[in-house]
Amino acid sequence: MKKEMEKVYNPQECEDHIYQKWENSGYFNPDNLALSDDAPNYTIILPPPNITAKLHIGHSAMLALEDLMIRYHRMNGYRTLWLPGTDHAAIATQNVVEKELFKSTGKTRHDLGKEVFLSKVWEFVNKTQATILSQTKKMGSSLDWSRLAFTLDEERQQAVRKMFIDMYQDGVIYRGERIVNWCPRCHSTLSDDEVEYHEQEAKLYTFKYSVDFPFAISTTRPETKLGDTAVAVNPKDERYQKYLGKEFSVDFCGQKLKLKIIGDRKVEMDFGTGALGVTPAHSMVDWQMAQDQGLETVKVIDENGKIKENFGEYSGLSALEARAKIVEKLQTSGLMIEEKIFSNNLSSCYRCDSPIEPLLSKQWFIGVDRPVARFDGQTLKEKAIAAYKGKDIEFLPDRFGKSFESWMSNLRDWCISRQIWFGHEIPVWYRGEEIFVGESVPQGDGWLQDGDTLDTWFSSGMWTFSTLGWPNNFQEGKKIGDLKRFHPTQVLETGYEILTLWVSRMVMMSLFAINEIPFEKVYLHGTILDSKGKKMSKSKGNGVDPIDVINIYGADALRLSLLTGSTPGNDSRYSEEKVAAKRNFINKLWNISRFILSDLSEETSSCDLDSLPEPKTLADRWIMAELHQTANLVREKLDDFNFSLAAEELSNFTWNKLADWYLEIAKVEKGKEEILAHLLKSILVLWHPFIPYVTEEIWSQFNNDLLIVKQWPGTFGRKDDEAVRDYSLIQDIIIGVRNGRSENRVEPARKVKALIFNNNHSSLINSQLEIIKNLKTGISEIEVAEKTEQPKESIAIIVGGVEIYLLGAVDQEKEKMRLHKERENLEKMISLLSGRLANEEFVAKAPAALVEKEQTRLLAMREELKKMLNH
RNA sequence: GGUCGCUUAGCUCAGCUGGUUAGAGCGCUGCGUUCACAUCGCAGAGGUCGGUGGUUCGAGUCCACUAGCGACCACCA
Repeated sequence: MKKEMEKVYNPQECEDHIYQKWENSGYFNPDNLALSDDAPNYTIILPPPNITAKLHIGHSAMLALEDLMIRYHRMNGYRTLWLPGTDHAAIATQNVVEKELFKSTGKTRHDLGKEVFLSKVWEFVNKTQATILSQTKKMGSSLDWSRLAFTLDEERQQAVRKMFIDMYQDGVIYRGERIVNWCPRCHSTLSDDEVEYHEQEAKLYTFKYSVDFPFAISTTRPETKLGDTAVAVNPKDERYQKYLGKEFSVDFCGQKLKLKIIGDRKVEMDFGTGALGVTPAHSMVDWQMAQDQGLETVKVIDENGKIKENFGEYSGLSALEARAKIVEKLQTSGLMIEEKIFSNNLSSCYRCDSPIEPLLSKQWFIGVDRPVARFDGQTLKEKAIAAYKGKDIEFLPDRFGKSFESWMSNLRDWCISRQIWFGHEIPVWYRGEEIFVGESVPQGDGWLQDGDTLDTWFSSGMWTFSTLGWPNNFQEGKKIGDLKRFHPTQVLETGYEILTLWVSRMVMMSLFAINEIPFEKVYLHGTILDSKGKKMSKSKGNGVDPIDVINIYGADALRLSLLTGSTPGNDSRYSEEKVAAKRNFINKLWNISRFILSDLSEETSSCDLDSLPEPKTLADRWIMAELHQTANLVREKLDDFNFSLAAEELSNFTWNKLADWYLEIAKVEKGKEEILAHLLKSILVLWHPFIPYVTEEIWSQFNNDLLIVKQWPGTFGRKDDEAVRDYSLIQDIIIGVRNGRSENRVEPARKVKALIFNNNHSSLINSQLEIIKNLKTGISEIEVAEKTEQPKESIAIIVGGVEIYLLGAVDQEKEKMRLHKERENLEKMISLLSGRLANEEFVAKAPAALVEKEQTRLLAMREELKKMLNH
């Protein structure tokens, strides 16, 4: 059948309808795969993108990687599930909507009220979610859309409530007054890792509290000194040892303070005066000291960043105003000793960049150091660390295991309540002093639900099992349904920057909920940087929209460019040139197929991949051996998560061996239809996980079934070491033939000699000789021989019904040059090898196999050199 | 301050547990190409693997020190 294919592959025309075809087939859903019950599972849960913005090129890399793993396993008989979803990203989303609202109407969320504001947020969520899903599909992602989840949908809300209640009942979740990171702008607490630090200039004030206080202290925030209850010095500091344990009552700018002198090793002697005022309510470190020493805590600043009641003239002022006033007083009363500028790390909100106010506040916490009954008294922290140490989680690259462990062991109690509107409601109700924790509002009047929401990571931490039907699929301590079939998942693939933020939390949450580590392997990809090696960001404007790239080069080209040249855990640069290069490759693959399909018969094209065609000539044996070798390498590399190398091997075969040599041979040597069909099918199957669209499109040219579920055969090609070694001979002949078609400008090492068998067709032979001459085939010598076997080192072409065998023939000049160069190389190697083998220590200590190998190599080289010299 | 990573061809990067003559893509140079593909082909130039020292029969690979760049975590009042 003659196939009509376009000269150039056009992804824009194919991709959407192919995706449709896949979706309609139902094969994204593992329930629709034809599998026996004992088929192994392969599950990846997609890290849910934030619905705050559309996808960027980093997401594309993630999708390409995961789809590669998923498709590879689906084509290898696994019950393969890739489950999609999006993340509500509580604070981030609320902020985006707030900003937009303010920009367009000048209103704040408080102007609208909770209900109206939340409806605006949901409007936004629905819009961006649609964008994200369509972008995800554009990448060719074979996600099971029937299981689509959202971290804040009804099912996930149910799961979150259940989790909260369980953890509360087990004493893991508690409510407590602790110092928290407070953003006065967002009006919310932030977890430790939502705080960012920016270096900036700050003023360090050195002063005495009062005239009768014996020494000076230093601070950048004089206004918080209103809440000081102690002064800390290093216990080793001789200057202050005599004061340790003493108490002073001072009048600090009009406020009475009681100060105890305490010793703490964290105080650095050479910073400032070596003494610091302890403000337990407004500094993390100070709070810790106060806990250790049993100090009183005095709150100075409120949730709006203003000075609280009972601070006289300061009350009601903002922190900055109060600071100015205190500084002025210190100056005029002569207590100020020094004001100097120094560089300081200011903590700020990662969303709105406002300075963080550490505050004492009543919040909900997950106690990571509390003994958990269901863990036989182990704490969450200990349990998670034990899982890592017991090698139940493997990290790739493994160095990230160390980060995980050290982060885990330094983890402090996790504050999970947030004072924002958009997010999971806390399933707690209050009535006066009464507290009720449960699924829904309790009986009776006057109950008020906690107005806070949960940290977004609380629900993302549950992602692997909440998406698989927990808690409904967890009955009496046993998994059922999807949870049983697909949990734990095989791979978690995500960026390393999110390792602590997300991965560690998933481990803790999953251990608590179902006593299972949520994934066997954590594959961490690097960050995609711009072409100059800088992080892509909205503010820098150096981001790349994957859709723009896809529209020009196609999704396959983008995928392949992201999959190659990158290694796990390492950042890589994005460049359009690379995508273009991959587009060229895809077009090459298209044209390889076009060439092969152009004269393939119906029955040949339908032959089965499992039955290998019989090679007839040298070239056939060679290409089948190369295919065998390549396919094995590809499998090995893919199983090893070595995706880039797998693609490299495969393109080397496809382009440099199949296209450049074997297809050239096929132009002159006929009768290769069966092998060509087999080769084409093989590379389509092998390439499919990398570049699904183009392979599926080509496949559809000669098959009715879908490539997406085509099972990989046990073996591709056939093993034949001899044939692989004869590669250079084929090259020589082909260069000769190919150049013969032009004015012969690139010369092969050998010229080509034609051999015609005199098989009682002498009349034909004469015309045949004419034809060859007219063809200008670069054939330098023609010989007519009696009929015998086809020479082993030949390629057969058929002209005018008579077979002509092409052999490499020697061109004196060229051959001399080549031999000379080759001899030099050989001599160099021989001297190197014999030197090495003469070394007794090498022979004694190197592995025997290596020594033997080198010896045989040396012998072979000497033999070759001898032959060469004889000529 | 702590932890970790990177430094290999003009550019972007591979190089697995130390073992043939260190690789690829792009770029560059020369030659070629109506007959699958100019989104093409062939050939070639180009590297003392950041530096110093060590371990070893053998080091791009392991160790120590050192220089430059980068990331993450913590954080000083």
